[in-house]
Amino acid sequence: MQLSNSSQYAIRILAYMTDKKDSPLINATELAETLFIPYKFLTKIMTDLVKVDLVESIRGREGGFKLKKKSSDIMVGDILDVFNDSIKDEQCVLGIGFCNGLCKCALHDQWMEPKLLLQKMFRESSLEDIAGRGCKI
Amino acid sequence: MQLSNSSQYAIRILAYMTDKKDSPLINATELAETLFIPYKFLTKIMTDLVKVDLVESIRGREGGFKLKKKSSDIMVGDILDVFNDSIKDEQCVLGIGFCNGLCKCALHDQWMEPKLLLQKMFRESSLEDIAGRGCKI
DNA sequence: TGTTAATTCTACCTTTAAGTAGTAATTAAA
DNA sequence: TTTAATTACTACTTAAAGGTAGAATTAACA
Ligand code: SF4
Ligand code: SF4
Repeated sequence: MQLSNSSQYAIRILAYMTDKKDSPLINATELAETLFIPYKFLTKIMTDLVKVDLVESIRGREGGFKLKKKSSDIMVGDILDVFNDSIKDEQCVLGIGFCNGLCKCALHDQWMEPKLLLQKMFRESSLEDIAGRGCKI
Repeated sequence: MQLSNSSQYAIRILAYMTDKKDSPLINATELAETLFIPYKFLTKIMTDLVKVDLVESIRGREGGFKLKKKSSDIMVGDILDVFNDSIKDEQCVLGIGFCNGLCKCALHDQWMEPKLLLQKMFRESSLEDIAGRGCKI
């Protein structure tokens, strides 16, 4: 019951980039060192984020990364989608699948409530919302 | 954001055993075949459940398994604990850990709500509650 | 135009979860 | 007392996540 490392890293990376959106470009070394993420793993994640157009990359000397959209337009859910970590409507806590609308266990309705809250939280929280505030996340 | 296979299997196994609590003993072959769980993996899980005293095992010919407590006294949370799959109080969705009570991100308060609901659901739902009802889970 | 600092690509290594195989131990029935 | 049916144990294999290494590519700048 937790997000994957990749998702967690990606959220922290993008939140950090939101904080520093004044600086035109941020490079991988800075991100890795500041956020304590293994450099090589970080670059892999960055490449993923570039591919889905959340981040823009400038290669070569003086290159680096920057957000491709306004931070208020990037939702946490968008990030989770990249790493297949978001909560699907049909997804069950118990992960079973032998059941349907007519035939459901007693946890079904109880699960709906936290599930909807989580989906809403991921869908409606933007980077702008979670970034900065003087705290290092 | 999902329970491990072991937890999911264990829940289904114990729910099935609750349904059949009239029959004195249920053996591994029946469980594996009925619930479509790989036999060898199932026996490993059963051994875990026996070790934590949720299930009692009778070895030898005509042996099998039975619940060691009343099904209304076995909570889903007890099962998740066995496989380290329950939600700790301090556990964060983002899994970060650079933050504390004074310094928290905007998701923090939103996460509290579904977290408490999930914890409550796992803590207060017994096998009795989720089992049977004519459905095969 | 060559050097250098940066991202990107390809391939590999490590760790953990998931699943399998074979055998020993146990016990009731034949 | 043998045999068959059962769980328990030890060790291995496979698949997926997490992480690493090194070379290729790109572009500023001297
Ligand atoms: S009925 Fe129960 S097992 Fe089925 S999807 Fe709903 S919560 Fe999951
Ligand atoms: S402040 Fe944010 S990152 Fe920290 S524990 Fe709370 S939800 Fe997680």
